[in-house]
Formats: sequence, C-alpha cells, structure tokens
Amino acid sequence: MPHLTDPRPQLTERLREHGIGPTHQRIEIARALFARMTHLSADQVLAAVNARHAETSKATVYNTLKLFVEKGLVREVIVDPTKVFYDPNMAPHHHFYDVETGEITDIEADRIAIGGLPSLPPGKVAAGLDLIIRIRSGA
Amino acid sequence: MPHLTDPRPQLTERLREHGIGPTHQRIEIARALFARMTHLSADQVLAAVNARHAETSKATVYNTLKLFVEKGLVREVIVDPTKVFYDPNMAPHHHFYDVETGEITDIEADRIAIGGLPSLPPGKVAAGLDLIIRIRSGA
DNA sequence: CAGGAGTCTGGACTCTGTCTAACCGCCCGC
DNA sequence: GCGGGCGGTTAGACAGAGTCCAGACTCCTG
Repeated sequence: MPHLTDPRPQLTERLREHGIGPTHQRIEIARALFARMTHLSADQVLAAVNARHAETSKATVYNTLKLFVEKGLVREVIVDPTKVFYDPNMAPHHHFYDVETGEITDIEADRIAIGGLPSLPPGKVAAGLDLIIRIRSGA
Repeated sequence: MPHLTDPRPQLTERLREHGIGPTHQRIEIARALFARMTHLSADQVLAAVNARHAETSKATVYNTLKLFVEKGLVREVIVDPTKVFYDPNMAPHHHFYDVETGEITDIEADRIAIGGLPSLPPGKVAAGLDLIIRIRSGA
C-alpha cells in the first residue's frame, strides 16, 4: 500500500515554478505553510517544522520565508507590531484581524469594491494593496 | 512683544478635551507630534522630545503614546514590522507606504470608495479599517 | 576526486517595546 | 500652611523578534 498523498513532489514542483531551488529545509517550510493553509508567524513555522523530524535553524526559517516572499510564493501580512505573518493564499484578498485574539481571517477580494484609487506619487508603482479590518468583540 | 504662537495652551486644551491630565511630558510629546503633523515612531518621538530641553524617559514616551491612542488623540499605523508609527491626523484617511524609503503619506478618505464591506463575524464589531497601498520606485 | 557556489547552522547581537520598584510632585483635606 | 496619598515619571533590567556572521556542509561540475 503506497503512501497515497505524499505532498513532497507537488511542493518540489511548486518551488521550481517560482525559481526556488528545492532543498529539504525549504520543502519542509513550504509543507508547514501549505498543509495548513493558514497564516503562520515565523516562530510558528519554526515550531511546526521542528515538531517533525526535520531540525532546521531559526536563521534558515527567516531566510527562507523572506525568499518565498521575494519569489511570490507567499505573502507577508503585517497587522501585529510584534510579529509578521505569512499567508500561503496568493489569491487577491483582504483580512479581518481580531485585535483581542490575534486571529486573522481572509476576505475574498471580490466581496469588497475599492474604487477611485488615487494616482501614485511620480516615479512610483504599486507594490501591493492591503485592506485590514480590525475587529473586536462587543455590542 | 509677546510670544505670538506658543502652542502650549492649545495643547493643554486638547489634552483636556480627551480626558488626559496635562503634564509637562505629555505636552512635550503632543507638541512633537502636532508641531510636525507627520507620522513618527516611538523612538523618533523620544529623540524629538529630548532634542529640546525636556528630558523624558523611554517608558514615559511609550506609556504616553499608548494613552494617546486609547483616548483617541492619535492613531497607530502598522505598516513596518520593525516599528509602530503614530499619526496625529485623526481625520478618516488611508496611507501610501514606500517600502524602499519607509515614507508614509496620507490619502484623504473621500478619494477612495470602499464598497460592499462584508458582514463581520458574529459577536464582533469593527475597531478600525486600514487601507495601505505599498509603493516602490520603478517603471 | 577536487573545486566551488550556494545553503545551512548556532550563537551572538541589535532593537523595539515591556516591566518593576523606587521616586517625585501635585492636590486635597485638615 | 502641613502632611498624606496617589497618579505620573524614572532608570534600568528584561523579553522577544529578527539579523548577522563565520564556519561547516552539500551537491553539482569538470
């Protein structure tokens, strides 16, 4: 009975598509993000990777996450001043951020209409658009 | 010839309006923000205050900025994972963030139309809406 | 098998922000 | 005025995220 759903081949493929040489550590880090498909902070990724066999250093996790962002494999979500979250969902979308629990939830982009975007300062191009709706419990 | 534009009385007044007891340190911190009307990080505020006569400790600057945010005197802008910026402009508006220079620029709210905001998760209320457009130089 | 480029590692380090315990000063009741 | 209390301030130790560095490792190529 062969392993039915080993994700490593798909992950290797996906890394290659983005011009990232697949190494053991990079595959494990990609697995941590794409297996869960949730927003993880760098230290959550580190913990998830090391909870399995693969021992990986903090520096490698930080370097790799930065590389993934540069190569367009994941997206940075900056909502909490104390840590950065990494979002494996690259489809256009926005975020709810619960300021009490720290929970981040996706909002599909086509559920919000943003119109009349202003002209950019001269010589500048858009590098990203983040709409963050902060929420808390209450009446 | 009396001092024509000493801002301290206005600042004292403004602090009182927001239920903040005016102390020397708080007035100096408010002055640093409102004299410039730009986005400053906590350590920039600390440097600005201490560049004048007033010696003020790091803890007081952090405590005071947090107090100002609670009382609705200034607004936190979270765009850079390494530090929080404080924005004395409380009128509804959004932000450009230059990822290369770190510069933050205001966009008046009525220049952007955001429609069809999604329903919030049950039991939650909106606590703020931040639209950040990241820009960089380039073609 | 040797060389080299690229990758990984642990640990020291930096920096923003928090905490704590003592101190100060202002105001209020007497 | 005088004393006491309490909010505000302080310096410095501390915590946690992220960076840096020099050395070691891996894997590909010739």
